[in-house]
Amino acid sequence: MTRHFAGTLRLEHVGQQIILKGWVQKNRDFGDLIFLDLRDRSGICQVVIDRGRGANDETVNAAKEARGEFVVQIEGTVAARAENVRNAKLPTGDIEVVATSVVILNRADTPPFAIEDDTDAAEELRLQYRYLDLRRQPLTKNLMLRHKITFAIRDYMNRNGFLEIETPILTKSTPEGARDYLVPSRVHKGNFYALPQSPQIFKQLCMVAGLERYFQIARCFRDEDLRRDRQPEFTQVDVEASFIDEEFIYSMIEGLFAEIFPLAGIEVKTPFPRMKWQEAMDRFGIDRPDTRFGMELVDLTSWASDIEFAPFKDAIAAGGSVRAILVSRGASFTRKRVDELTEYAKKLGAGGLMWVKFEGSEPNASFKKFVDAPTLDLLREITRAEPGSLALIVAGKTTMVWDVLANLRLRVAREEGMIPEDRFDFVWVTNFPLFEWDEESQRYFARHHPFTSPASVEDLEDPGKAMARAYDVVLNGIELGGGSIRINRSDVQSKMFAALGISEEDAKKRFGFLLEAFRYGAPPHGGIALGVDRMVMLMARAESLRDVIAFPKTARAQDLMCDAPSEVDEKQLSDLGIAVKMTP
RNA sequence: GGGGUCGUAGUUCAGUCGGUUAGAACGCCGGCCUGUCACGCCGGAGGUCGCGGGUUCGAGCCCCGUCGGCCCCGCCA
Repeated sequence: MTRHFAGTLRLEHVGQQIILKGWVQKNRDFGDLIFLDLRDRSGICQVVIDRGRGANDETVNAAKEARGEFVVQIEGTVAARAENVRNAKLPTGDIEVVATSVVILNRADTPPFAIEDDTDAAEELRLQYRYLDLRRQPLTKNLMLRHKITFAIRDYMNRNGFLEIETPILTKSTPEGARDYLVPSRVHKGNFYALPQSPQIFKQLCMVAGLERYFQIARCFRDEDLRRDRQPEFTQVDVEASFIDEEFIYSMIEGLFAEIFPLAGIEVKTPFPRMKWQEAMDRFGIDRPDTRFGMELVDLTSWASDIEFAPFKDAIAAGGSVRAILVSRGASFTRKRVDELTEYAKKLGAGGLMWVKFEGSEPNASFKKFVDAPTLDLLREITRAEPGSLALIVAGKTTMVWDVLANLRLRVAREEGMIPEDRFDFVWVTNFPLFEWDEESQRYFARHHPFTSPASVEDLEDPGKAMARAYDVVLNGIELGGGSIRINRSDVQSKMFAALGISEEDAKKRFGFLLEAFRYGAPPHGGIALGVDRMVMLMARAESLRDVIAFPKTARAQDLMCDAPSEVDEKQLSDLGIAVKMTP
């Protein structure tokens, strides 16, 4: 007799003598006839314990005693169920196991919440008893899918000549970017390691080392506040290759996605469409466009330039723009609805939200006192507005206008049910600006990271116009990953640091070893990093990253199960030369 | 750091205008039951109303504070 998995039994197994091991999902006791639903990670199967069919006293008594979550071993024969007692709701519903023996391997307390597919237990409780939550099929399935994906990634990368190389977890703090998690050094008191935000520098050094093609399914750490799609530790497929260009990365990643998405029943069409950053911003107002639906942005700046209306005039005079989205059937939005959208726009930084309703013979506008009928007609032509549609217009600094309209577009589309849920639209976003101006600190930041190659070295002379050899892969408006062709010359890298306002001395202190490495024959190279958690979340159609991570953290970065972080012994602190200063 | 929301049996929730002994369903415990799969029937146990303080003759309910879950903003290349 061999052990089978409960959820895999089908009519083809009928007649086989088998062993099942697992947990009792449910006990339905009719006295001398007992049904046990037995669950293991594969699913559920009904077991019948019947005195008339070979169950002795011992077996019946064990079956009676076996309550929810008891661990049991069943021996029996797979039998077809009679037509009238088949259960169409279960994959195993055509058969059942007629038990000859039931042995209780371990007893269980009543769990704090029912182990059911559709649980309504509070997430706090589920996180505290995560090992019970993971017994639920939806979570088990997500983890199984995650395994299949990472397994397929390794297989694919291997077949394409990539070496999986581990890089340090205890590494060096790099002040750019996110807040680091720090680990105190006992040997060097007062000094700290940092957990990697990504293995960026190490993978580049692997290229200098001549390893040619590197990948790693790498854990990354960022000490920033959490969101539904952000955990403090997360996993990336980190990739780097030498003597390659953008096209190599595009086809590599397209090939990878074409293998892994079908694991979740999602077909992938390659090659992916490509969109320059400028086009993405102009059409969608965002560098990770959701291309599953229309309602694209329209530039109304030249139309608005003739209108004597302060919000438009001021925006244009200040070098900003006037842009809009056109909501079909939006003319019927109530006053309240438009007010809500206006409130939302203001919260995102807009001065206000102007609107034009195209209905009846004459369009109606929130600013109609400042505009005549022919001008509104012209707007109708420019936007190609159908009767019944609504233009939502934002004026001001262009970056704000993009941001507000991009968010409005998503919100309205979601509320109006315009987003086809079964579509998976991939797009490469390319030709990013190299730098981003930061108002607060009045300096340029590297948009991607400071190792990204400029489109040309001359670009560095004018940081405001410099373009990057960077690319993002976007799925349904979610950034799955991004990367770039890197700088491989120490002189260019030094110029890059200079453009970022990082002094030579500072650069040497932080990245001196990288600059030095580049002097010893660094090959041209580039790579990409993909967010594994987000990818699995999308493929599993899960709501939260927590649903695809075995032991996730709460919104306040705690592990409720093991109660981390926690205080440590005074001895541990003194070994590290650390005193904790509590702020009152 | 800020905003919103939730917190009452093991679980999910109800709880009126501040008023007697805080209820229901599921689960749990005991009993009966040979075709159930949300089994059914009979009986039973089970409460620090998140925590602390205040107002009041009286607080699950009102006020202040605090802790925790979730969502959002800031933050996160």
